[in-house]
Formats: sequence, C-alpha cells, structure tokens
Amino acid sequence: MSEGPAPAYGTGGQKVRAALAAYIAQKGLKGTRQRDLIVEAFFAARRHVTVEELLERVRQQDPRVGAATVYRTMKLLVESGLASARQFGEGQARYEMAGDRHHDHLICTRCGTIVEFENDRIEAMQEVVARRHGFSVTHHKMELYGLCRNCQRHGDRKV
Amino acid sequence: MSEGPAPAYGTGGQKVRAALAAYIAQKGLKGTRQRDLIVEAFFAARRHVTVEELLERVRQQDPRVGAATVYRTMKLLVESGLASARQFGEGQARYEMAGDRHHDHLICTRCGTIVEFENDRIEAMQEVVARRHGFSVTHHKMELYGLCRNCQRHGDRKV
DNA sequence: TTGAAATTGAATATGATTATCAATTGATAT
DNA sequence: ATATCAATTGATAATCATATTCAATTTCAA
Ligand SMILES: [Mn+2]
Ligand SMILES: [Mn+2]
Ligand SMILES: [Zn+2]
Ligand SMILES: [Zn+2]
Repeated sequence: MSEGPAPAYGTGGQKVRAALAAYIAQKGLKGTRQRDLIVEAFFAARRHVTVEELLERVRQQDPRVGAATVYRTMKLLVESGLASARQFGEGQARYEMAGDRHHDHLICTRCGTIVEFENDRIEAMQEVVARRHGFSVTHHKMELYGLCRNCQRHGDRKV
Repeated sequence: MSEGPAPAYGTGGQKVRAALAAYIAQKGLKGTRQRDLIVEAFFAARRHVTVEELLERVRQQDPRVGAATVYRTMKLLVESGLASARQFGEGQARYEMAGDRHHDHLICTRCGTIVEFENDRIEAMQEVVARRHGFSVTHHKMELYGLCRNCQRHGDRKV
C-alpha cells in the first residue's frame, strides 16, 4: 500500500526517551525534571501540538515551568532529530515525533483537524518534476487545505 | 503539456494597473503617487519579491516612502486578488502576481533560486487522496526544497 | 561533598507585520 | 480654482511567536 496513517509512537515513547538521553549525554548536556515533564506531555498529547498547548499540559503537573523552557526543549528535540516542527500557516509551529514514515497533511480550515497521508506515486512524481528542472530534492512540503467530511456537512453550525 | 513556466506579466502589467484602478474606485479609495511607485516596482522586480526588496527599489525612486506603505499596498494588491503572498519558510512573505495559472515551486536552499512548475497529474492525485479521506480541497501548498543544478556543482564555492 | 558547567524562569530582545495618529494629500462639489 | 473632508502617509508604537540574557538554581562527575 502506498497510503495510510503514520505509526503511533513506539511503546509509550521508550525508544525516544532513550534516544534523547543518549543525545543529552553525548552532547555533555544534563537531564532535568522540566525536560522530563515536557517530553512526557509531548508523548501524551496528540500529534501536532503547539508550544502553547504543551505548556498548558506541563503546567498541570508543575505550574512553575516557564514557556522559555518548553521552547528550548522542543528545539532540543528537533535538533536531536526526535521531533520535527511543522508550519501550517497558523503563525505558531506544531510539533510531532520524527522518525515515523514520511507523510504529508490534509488540514481542515474550519475545525483544524489534521489528517496524515502518504502517497508514493505523488512522491515519485515530485522527483521526476524536480529532476526535469535540474533540482535534487532534499525535502518537501505538501499540504492540502479544505473542509473535512464533518465540516462539509455542518458548515454553518459552530465548530 | 502539463508542465511549464507560468506566463509572465501581461504587457507591462497594463491590465493589472487597470484592474487595480477599478478596485480602488469601486472601494472608494484613492490613487496615490506612492502606490503607483510601489506597483511599478512590483512589475519591474522579478517574481517572488519580499517587502524589503520592494522597498529598496521604491526608495531608489523616492527615498521617503515608508515601509508601512509598502506593506499596506501589498495587502491591498492581495485583497484585490491581483497579487498573492507566499511563505517559503524564510520568515518574510514573498509576493507574486496572481491570475496566472496555478503553479507550485522548487526552491534552492543554497542560492534561493525559485523555479515554478505545474503538474496536472500530481494535482489530480492530490484530489484523489483528499477525497479518499473525505476532504474537499480548496487550495494546497507544494514546495520542493533542494539544490538547483548550479548549486549541485559549486556546492562548496560562494553563492 | 564539591564545584564547574548546564539549566531555569523572568524579563527583555527580536523580526516581521499591523495599528495608531497627527499631518498631508486626493477626489469631488462648489 | 478653491474649499472640503475622507483617505493616505510616515514615524512610531504595538503584536506575536520565538530567542536571548542573566542571576539564581540544579545537575553530575570527580
Ligand atoms: Mn504529521
Ligand atoms: Mn510562483
Ligand atoms: Zn473540519
Ligand atoms: Zn541554487
């Protein structure tokens, strides 16, 4: 099959936690309670969370965690290759675990629902197009915006 | 053909100038010297200009034009449907004339070159994917990032 | 246990874009 | 041509997400 949802986080994110610990050690950094809280909240949250959403969740565990720390931790996760930042044109970045299979997104402009998909044929054609123009592609962005099934029906009601 | 460059601006942008004048009249707005300067600079510049680039060009004609006016004029052009704003992940928006055929972009991450392309087959497959997930797509974004032909060669030299 | 180095949180800075506002200008009616 | 008045301008301040500064705190290897 060339299409389907990306796999969920491993077994509660054990592998990712270990990978992060390794990255921290290898870089001479230090583990902290705040970082653990944030990473836990990241696992617990659904994919595509914003820093603001994450901060709210983290503060349910410890109200004195600062926003700067969440920004710093997400940056660390991205640098270490464990998370990736996405821009869906809302102004703020959304984060999701990396390492899953590559995928692109369908975004409902009414309710914000985000659906993931993969399509090998499209990817292959992107390669063809790029080569035709002499480009070697390193990464790409494909986002399809519109209305999800639900919003097509109750397009007039409240979200 | 399903692929090729988007057409250049009409005959020096005569049609667009007229359309803007119509929009301005119809909205009870006023024509100004600054707006003319900015629109001229927009025509003269290559596609995908930033406000900063545009401001520099405009100021060669009249150094006292303010940045706010360029922002306002570009917003006006977008509202009137004559230009469209693109976000290539550089932080600042890039503008191009609208009304041309729909197209997507190849972006060189080294020298910034932007190449336009259209591919009907990809567009068609996007529709299929969306429908498969119950979405009705209103617009989309597809950007292929990588190295242009030139940058693949002199990848080590200066840009 | 110690102490250097990393981290934290609050406050401040940043950079792109928008809003404010007094001064100026453009379109229209005289 | 002139008066009139709303629209526009430019400088400056405000936003908003994110980054940076820095003193106080915490981590961890020795
Ligand atoms: Mn995703
Ligand atoms: Mn273009
Ligand atoms: Zn929806
Ligand atoms: Zn290049």
